[in-house]
Amino acid sequence: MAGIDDVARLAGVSTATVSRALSGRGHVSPASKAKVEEAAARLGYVVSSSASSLASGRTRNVGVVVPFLNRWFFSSVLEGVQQALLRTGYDLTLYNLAGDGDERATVFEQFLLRRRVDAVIAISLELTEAEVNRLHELGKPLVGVGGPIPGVRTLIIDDVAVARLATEHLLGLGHRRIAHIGGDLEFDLDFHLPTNRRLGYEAALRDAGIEPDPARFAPADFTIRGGYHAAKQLLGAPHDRPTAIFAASDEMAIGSILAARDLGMVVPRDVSIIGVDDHDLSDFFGLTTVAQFPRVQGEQAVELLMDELEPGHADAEPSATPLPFELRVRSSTARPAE
Amino acid sequence: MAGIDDVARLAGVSTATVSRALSGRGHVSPASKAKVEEAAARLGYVVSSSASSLASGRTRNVGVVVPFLNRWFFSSVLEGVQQALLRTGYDLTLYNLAGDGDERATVFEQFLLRRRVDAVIAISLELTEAEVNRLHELGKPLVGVGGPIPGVRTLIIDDVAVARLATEHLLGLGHRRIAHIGGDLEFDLDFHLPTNRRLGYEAALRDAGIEPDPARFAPADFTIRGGYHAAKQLLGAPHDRPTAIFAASDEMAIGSILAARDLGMVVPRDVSIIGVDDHDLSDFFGLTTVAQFPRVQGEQAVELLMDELEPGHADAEPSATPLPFELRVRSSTARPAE
DNA sequence: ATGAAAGCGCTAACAC
DNA sequence: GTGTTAGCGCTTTCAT
Repeated sequence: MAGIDDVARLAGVSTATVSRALSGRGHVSPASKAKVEEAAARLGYVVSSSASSLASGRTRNVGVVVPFLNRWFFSSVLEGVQQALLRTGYDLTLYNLAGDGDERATVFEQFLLRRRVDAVIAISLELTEAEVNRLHELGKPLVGVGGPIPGVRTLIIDDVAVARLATEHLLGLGHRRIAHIGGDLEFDLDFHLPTNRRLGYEAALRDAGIEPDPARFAPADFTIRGGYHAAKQLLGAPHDRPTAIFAASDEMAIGSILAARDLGMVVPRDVSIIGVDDHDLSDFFGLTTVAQFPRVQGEQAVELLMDELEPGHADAEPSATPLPFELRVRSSTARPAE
Repeated sequence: MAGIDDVARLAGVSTATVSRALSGRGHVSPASKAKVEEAAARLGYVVSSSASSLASGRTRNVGVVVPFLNRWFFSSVLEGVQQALLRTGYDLTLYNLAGDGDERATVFEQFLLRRRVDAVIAISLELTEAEVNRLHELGKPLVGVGGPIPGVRTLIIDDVAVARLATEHLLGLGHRRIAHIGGDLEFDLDFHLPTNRRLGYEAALRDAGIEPDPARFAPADFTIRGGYHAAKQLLGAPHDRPTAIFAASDEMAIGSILAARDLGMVVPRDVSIIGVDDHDLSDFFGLTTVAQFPRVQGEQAVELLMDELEPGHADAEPSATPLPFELRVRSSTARPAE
């Protein structure tokens, strides 16, 4: 295993020059730079990350904390993060907080603090002030995606606006009896997102002169199955059955489509359905949705981080960068039947 | 930021004792161990992983290489790996080989070799001999899950037997015209798994005295949409329409169920459908399937690794540990109609 | 632009 | 069982 001295010897320069040439920090003449690079290639030299980290205090590694791995949204964000990081030459250490609270404490107290990472990206996670502070004390930049984290740079989607857009699409088509499938309480605890979507939905309704009816709301757990059961409930109403459903996620919307079919209804003739996400499956189901772009969100989080990590260090103020979203009309929504 | 000396001073012992007490390597009297632990806790001391790695040569970090992140199977294995690793006190550095070949080369030449990881877990990836050798030279243990990697400890599922079991379930119910949806060529290149499943399907058929009919095979890409289109093809046959479909994955099987419905068929009355995986959604769709247990597979991979990483180091020989699978009969299969 | 050398914060012989 | 100490392989002043 070739070391930096081997490279230095072969290139006929000092180890300091090798270090500078390879890391890009400090000035090196083009000539020696070339020599060093050739020598390194010849020897198959790669820096030892531990030695480099120990000496420099930088690890070129970022910790990514996610609440779930096997949900479309999270794995997509993760994919974006991973790719952006790889391009930047950073490694990604993954922490899945799926388990109990114990696990969470371990991750924070033992893992993140081992000085193994330069920074942390938290995906759809609401960190406690204590957790944020701990990271701050250590001088580790933190950026959040999705979850609102006080005092931290965050990428957030305007869930109220998203919900409003979806609801207005339905209103625009002429629907008046619009039901909503949102998150259940448990979900809301961590993400607040369902509440915001419900708020947007209600606001749009009121603006159209419609008073939201609690009977037209059903909670679910963001899965297809959950959406299915919620939709059956909603669509089974004997009087004034809703002519449209706005589900707070595409998976729940897909569940709703299946529920409608099982009830013998035809979408969108008998009921219009709209979701949020633009999930992999949405196109297949012809689902109209408000698309968000999780991969891009992951990439943006990395960019934000690099601003803080790399030289210029604008001492990034806490801020909330809004994320784009977009209505994608497919075949699950239409004017209500007369 | 407290260092090991601070702890040593506070505990009234040497740094060596602190190191021993905290790492569990070497003997320390219970008394000093207690003192050290208390001091460490008081100071909020956590070892610097880079210093520790540099001095010891161990990183307590394993690299995990996956081809996809947003597919149920992979994210489930990953979840198992992550959890097992966390319990063992190891970190997990994630490499997603989603992109082009370039990315793959970078990961191998730059990242894995930076001596950042003690070992590598490859999920459903067929590594080249060169890649395996590179890792071997560096003395990094490697275990594979799913993909057959020559000369490496691997956890593999007996795909031939899985397919045979699924097909025999159908045969046992009395089906004779059984179609198969398998992987397309592109998929096969990397995983070989579709071929094996097709082999098992054909073997079961032959054992029952039925000659496999190429017209009853349709390739797809392991997605719901792919399964949907393949099933439509199969079920649209004007003569001798199959009475059952064995799909090589649950997602394709679910696509088949949807296709059957769209053709006005009732499952299982008009056609029986069986898959492989026991995907999250399978229970919801009442899909009969041959379950495999990806989370457990991930955990097992970690166990295998620890055998090599921890003291006893039995110099683990290449071997292929078989993975369990199990028939789960639900409501998508039944006797064929007369 | 380059080199010499002093660490970075631990671990592991080795000596007691 | 515990302390002393020499590195681990780099990066980064500080000179030049």
